[in-house]
Amino acid sequence: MVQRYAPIARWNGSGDWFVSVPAWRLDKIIDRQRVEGVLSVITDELTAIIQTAIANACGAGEFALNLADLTIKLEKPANKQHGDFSSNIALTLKKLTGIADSREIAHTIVKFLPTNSTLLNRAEVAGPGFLNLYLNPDWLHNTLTTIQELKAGYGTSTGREGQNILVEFVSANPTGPISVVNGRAAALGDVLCNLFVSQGAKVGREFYINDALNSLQLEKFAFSVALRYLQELGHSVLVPVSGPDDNDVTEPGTGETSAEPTLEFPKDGYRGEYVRDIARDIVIEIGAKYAYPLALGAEGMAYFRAATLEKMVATQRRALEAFGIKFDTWFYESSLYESGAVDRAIRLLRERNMAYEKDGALWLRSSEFGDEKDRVLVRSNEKATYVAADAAYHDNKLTRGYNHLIDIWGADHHGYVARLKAGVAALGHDTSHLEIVLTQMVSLVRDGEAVIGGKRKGAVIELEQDLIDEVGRDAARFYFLLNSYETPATVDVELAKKQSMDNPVYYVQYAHARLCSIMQKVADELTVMSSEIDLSLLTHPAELDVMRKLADYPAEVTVAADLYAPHRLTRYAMEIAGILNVFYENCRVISGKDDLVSPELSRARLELVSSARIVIANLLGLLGVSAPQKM
RNA sequence: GCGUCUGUAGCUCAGUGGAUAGAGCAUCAGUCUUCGGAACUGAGGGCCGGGGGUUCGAAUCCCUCCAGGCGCACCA
Repeated sequence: MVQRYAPIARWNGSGDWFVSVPAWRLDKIIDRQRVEGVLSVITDELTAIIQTAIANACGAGEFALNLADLTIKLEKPANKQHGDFSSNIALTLKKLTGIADSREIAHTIVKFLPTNSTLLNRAEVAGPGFLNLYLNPDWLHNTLTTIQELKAGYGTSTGREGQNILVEFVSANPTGPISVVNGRAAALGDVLCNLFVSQGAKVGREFYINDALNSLQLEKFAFSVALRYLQELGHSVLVPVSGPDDNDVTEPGTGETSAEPTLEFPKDGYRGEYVRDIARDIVIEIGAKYAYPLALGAEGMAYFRAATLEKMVATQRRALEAFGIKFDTWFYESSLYESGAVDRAIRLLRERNMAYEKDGALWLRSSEFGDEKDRVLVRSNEKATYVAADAAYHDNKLTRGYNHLIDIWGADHHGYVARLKAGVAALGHDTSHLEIVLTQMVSLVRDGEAVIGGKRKGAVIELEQDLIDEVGRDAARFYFLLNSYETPATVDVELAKKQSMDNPVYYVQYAHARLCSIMQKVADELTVMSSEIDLSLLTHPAELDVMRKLADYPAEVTVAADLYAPHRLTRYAMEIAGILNVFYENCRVISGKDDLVSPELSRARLELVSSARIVIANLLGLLGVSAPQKM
């Protein structure tokens, strides 16, 4: 069985449920015509024109083929000298018609193309038999009219109406702050949600908090905080130091009293500076209420456990909000235990004969659902594993009315995909609407050296403090959205800070601000400008380039949503900004004292400026990046 | 070892089987400044990791090898 979690482009066509591309998404890919905006109308019409020409050629006896087999694909040539659109239809007809020379086929099709089309200006045969189609330029002018009509709606679609998607992302353990490493999934998840909404879907953003009582990590974390708390109260702490000699170091207490005895910090304790911050917070709140040894007793630990969790989650939430992300739900794993959902799921799995006892544990028959082997649901110490909790969790998601679930995980969780799906399937759910998106790893580098260790050793590079506070939200988001999530990334925060002014986000924002500036000037000053708009005056190559790019926008958004590829939008953003700068250099909008521009042309260009501004604003909106009027 | 992802310009990376493989940064050379110079123009730089195969056509699909990341628990 082939297991693939790669995106749509890699779909292998086998149709089994390990393929992470559900059927409805595939439909979207094939059915590009549903993209709203001018472009879809154009491609529909061009396709029809070619289809008719081929049908007529058949009627005239030129070709003998079954028209039902015909699929006409249009593409936008990379080189604009190859026309506004091109088709490879003649090349694909080689076999079907039995005609060896595809140029000959292409010429025949051209012969049967209508000569009276208001859309199609001319067609040429090029290369090995490409059909290059050149359109009358007014289709581009219609693009501006459409943008002015739709405004913020330009680039939206109804293609995903009826979909109710839950996207769970980041879900960092509550034992540390949101790290720069989480930034990629955070930006990806947030923008994907924006994209789905733009396509008509309903979307929920969810953060899952791993706070289960039977997990040891929270105990250790709370214990670490308790020790730091006692240190604040005056106790010395013996802290392990990883180094060549591996000696422990005694850190003196920081409080007024120098109390005994010296406390021992566990080797696998959490040593980050943020742990002290939490401890100091707690000292401020409760003072010495849990002085030694109360802090380490049952009641004290229960307090520290709850207080640390609350503070850590609040810190995470604040960091994500600083990044521009607001989650609809913060889902506590513990709630699944409290509500009995985990027990219920385990009982159900037993009843359905999806689980069996062995070696004192309860096992899930996950191998029957494509997993490599069976997995433990309930350990021999009677505690449930996360497999049980996750199955119950995803069952819960489905009961909340979502018809599509997306989990964004790091690639290091790759091995868990099969067992989660097995768990959900064993509960009787159709897993074709459960999709796991795996982002490739983000590794951290500081001044060229790899940062290793992570939370336990305290080497966390924080998303908020170390990146957002330094370079700003816009640059930070754009940075993470520049590349595909499938590419492993290296983040050097020091380098990112040094180069922050080179961030392409400023290039895009600058283009937007410039357009605003022109519009503002027109509004402020008495400029000579026609009241009538004649868009056909826009014929300069730079103007045509801008309009072509604007026409692409709705399809670009849909593709970005379908392929889960926000980086297409950042790339598009840089391209449109570049094209606009060329326009700006070459085409003066406001007529100056020298009368370089006629009032009519001036008015038409203003329409172009206004439309481009709308598209950039819509685009930056999807990316969660601000579109400033001034910089 | 098994699984999976990645390998494209000096660096970071785009590239939905199509035409001469692109962008940003960096480097070098220009523009000279009437609507915002955070700009524009140009140049250099590539056996698309190697080798087979499928196809009219392959960076893209298949096989294989090489290199790197990640995973392979009664941890989450």
